[in-house]
Amino acid sequence: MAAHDDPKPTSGELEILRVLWERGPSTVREVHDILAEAKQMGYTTVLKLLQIMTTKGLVTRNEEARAHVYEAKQPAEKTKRQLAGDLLQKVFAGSASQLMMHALSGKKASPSDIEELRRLLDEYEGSTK
Amino acid sequence: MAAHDDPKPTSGELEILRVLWERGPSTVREVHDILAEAKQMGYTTVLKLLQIMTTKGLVTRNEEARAHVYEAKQPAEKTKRQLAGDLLQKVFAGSASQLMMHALSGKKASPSDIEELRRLLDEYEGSTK
DNA sequence: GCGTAAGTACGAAAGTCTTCGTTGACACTA
DNA sequence: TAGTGTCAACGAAGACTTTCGTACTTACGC
Repeated sequence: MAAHDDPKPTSGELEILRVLWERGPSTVREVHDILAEAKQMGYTTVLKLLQIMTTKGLVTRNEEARAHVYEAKQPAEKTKRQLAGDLLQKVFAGSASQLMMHALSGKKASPSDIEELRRLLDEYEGSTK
Repeated sequence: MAAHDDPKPTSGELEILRVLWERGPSTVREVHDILAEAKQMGYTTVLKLLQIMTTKGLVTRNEEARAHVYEAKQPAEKTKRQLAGDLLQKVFAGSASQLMMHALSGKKASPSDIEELRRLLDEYEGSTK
């Protein structure tokens, strides 16, 4: 069995991953500049987090340039799937309809979102038929 | 300003909440017996967790009997909505269709689940029209 | 060459989470 | 009443998370 467990990112790590997903490979400064807009967060805090994430295998680091360039190791899709699946199991006992019901009740879904959901269901059903 | 924030349960706390949701008000021993089936977990660990959850306001405690009876303070629906909404915002930028897409791709949904999802969409759309 | 700016590395501190050992109270029973 | 079992309370240990100060290194401009 593989010993690499795709560790679940912590809350702080997730914030950084979101930036990396959006921007692609980035330096500490670039990530920090984005994060500091919304939140007070020191430069070395971001650096330390990225270093820890490197040892955990959440990101990879290119050290060629003086300012190292970090990149999310797993594609955003995979991590998102992992997080959604985790919640699905832990809280909703695997019931996707339960999950959706609660997600929708918490926040208005736009009509286009509803449309998209219908399309997803058709597609999903088609793929398993 | 209200100081009561509906604190987000931690992973261990969530396991206990799930038992309380299912069984209703329970003693430490009852919760422990359920949890110990699947997981090694000492009695005093469950007790301590429940005590902490009491101070956090996640559960309430009835001390009338010698064995105190604990009960989830918030209805399951509310906490589940909170957790689903949290993930929705933090990872999927509020897009319910994104959340569902990732949840479904991680695990097979049963045909009845799909059916239920369709029904929910109709209902939801009807309620906001 | 020197000073300054931008970088990484390191470690410590504070907070949180989880676990469990120990203690003391209480009740039941032989 | 002595012994046994059940319970709550407490504290401490260990792991993890987050934050930041400090030190060391490297590049650049004057």
